[in-house]
Amino acid sequence: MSLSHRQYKDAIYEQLARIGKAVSAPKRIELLEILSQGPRTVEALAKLADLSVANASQHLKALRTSRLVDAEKKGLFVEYRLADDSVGRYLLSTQTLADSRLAEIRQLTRDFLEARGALEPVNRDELMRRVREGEVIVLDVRPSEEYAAGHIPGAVSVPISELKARLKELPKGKEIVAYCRGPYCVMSIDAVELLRKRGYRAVRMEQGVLDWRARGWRIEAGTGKTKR
Amino acid sequence: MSLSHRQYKDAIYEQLARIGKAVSAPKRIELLEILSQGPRTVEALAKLADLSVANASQHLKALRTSRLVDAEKKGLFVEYRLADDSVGRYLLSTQTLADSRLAEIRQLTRDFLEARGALEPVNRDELMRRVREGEVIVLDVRPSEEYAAGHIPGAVSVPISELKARLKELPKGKEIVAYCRGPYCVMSIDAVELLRKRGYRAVRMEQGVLDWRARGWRIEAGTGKTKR
DNA sequence: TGATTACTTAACCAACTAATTGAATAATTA
DNA sequence: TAATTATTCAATTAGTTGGTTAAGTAATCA
Repeated sequence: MSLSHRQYKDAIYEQLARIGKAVSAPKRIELLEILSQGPRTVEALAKLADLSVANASQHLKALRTSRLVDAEKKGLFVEYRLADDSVGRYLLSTQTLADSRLAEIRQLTRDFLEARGALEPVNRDELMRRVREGEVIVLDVRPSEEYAAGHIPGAVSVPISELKARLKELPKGKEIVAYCRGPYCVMSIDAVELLRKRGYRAVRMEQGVLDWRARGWRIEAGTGKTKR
Repeated sequence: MSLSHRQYKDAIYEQLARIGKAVSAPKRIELLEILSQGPRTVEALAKLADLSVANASQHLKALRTSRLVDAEKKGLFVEYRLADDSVGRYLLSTQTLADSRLAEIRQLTRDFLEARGALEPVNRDELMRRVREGEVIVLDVRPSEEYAAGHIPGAVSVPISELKARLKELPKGKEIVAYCRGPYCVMSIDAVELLRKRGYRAVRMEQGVLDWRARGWRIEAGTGKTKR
């Protein structure tokens, strides 16, 4: 039995819509973005995305059936991860489209940044160049698991929750560039706010490892400390 | 009143999900793909996507509120078009992701091509290079409106519906490369089938203008015939 | 002016979805 | 072996969606 043109088209578009359905729920996008920073267990994901465990599990199941994530049982835990790099690139292209088409998203970001006096024009490419050239101290303020799963080469890991206590580790003279998960992640905003209050010269880089990797630049993994 | 972190995140992801919701219905993806070939009226879209006019209008309204398409009243007609190039690039990235993650979509295509004996390994990049260099006759078999809205430079427009009657316009010696809307479009498959049966050397190029433009290559517009 | 054409809207229904609650399963530890 | 922990599953509920039919609007034409 061979398919008619219409049946073939319908079948193709139904498959394409599986991707759309997967990213049609806000919480599923949030889960994907967290996973784009590295693998996580269900419990961790539920906590980070502010979901009940059962609910998170169901969303993850949906993401699994649309093949955007993989799950691997590790003892008592189940570790979820993005299925492959193409998923990260897709997330990035969704963000790009949303940024270019939805005035609301730009407005939200502007309002949020303004409310904490963090609005400043930064030349993204120039900032990224300086980060690549090692001209600044690069501060990764994400949770340490995410740092370990992959970070910008040369970056120092100081999770936002520990920043206050570990301030003295940072030299005061040099400029500090803080980054976290990406443009909509607020940890680096908080970090820069704190650093400036304490007299440091600090700016935020809104790109994260997802963007870094998409540009084909090298990502470093591991804690830096020798393991085992 | 300033937003809490959680409220800000929820608001951001809700906005991102608007894009996902827009492309979570197969018919809306089909409409977007048709529009990626050029502007169309509601009636034309309904017909091409096999929808009732009322239903098409409702899907288009959804696409309008998620800002992926624009509508412009032209006398008695309403002309819809993709809001901007970023929408086309997003469609392409969805296809790429679906192709890489969903075995079903690859299987569907393989089955469909196999059923009409059209399976053949073609080196895409090499084929595109030959098309760019003008080493082959390039045949655009889409409806003439789509050709006029934008086509591969040097391509000849012979809509699939007219191909049989206009075969004699094509020289028999040279190799013919037929293309249409993109990888899931079947018009070029039919064209190649017909051409071969009549003794032409013909192959299909699965990329369309969307892909061409995304690579930064030039697109030509107009009918070629002098208007007015 | 009234008819025609192209499109939108309203009302409706069946099907589906997200989130909650509580029970079930499966691996590990005591 | 029993208890604990991490996750999944099943059942329920409120809310949403896609599609149909029929009525409404707006521009054009006779």
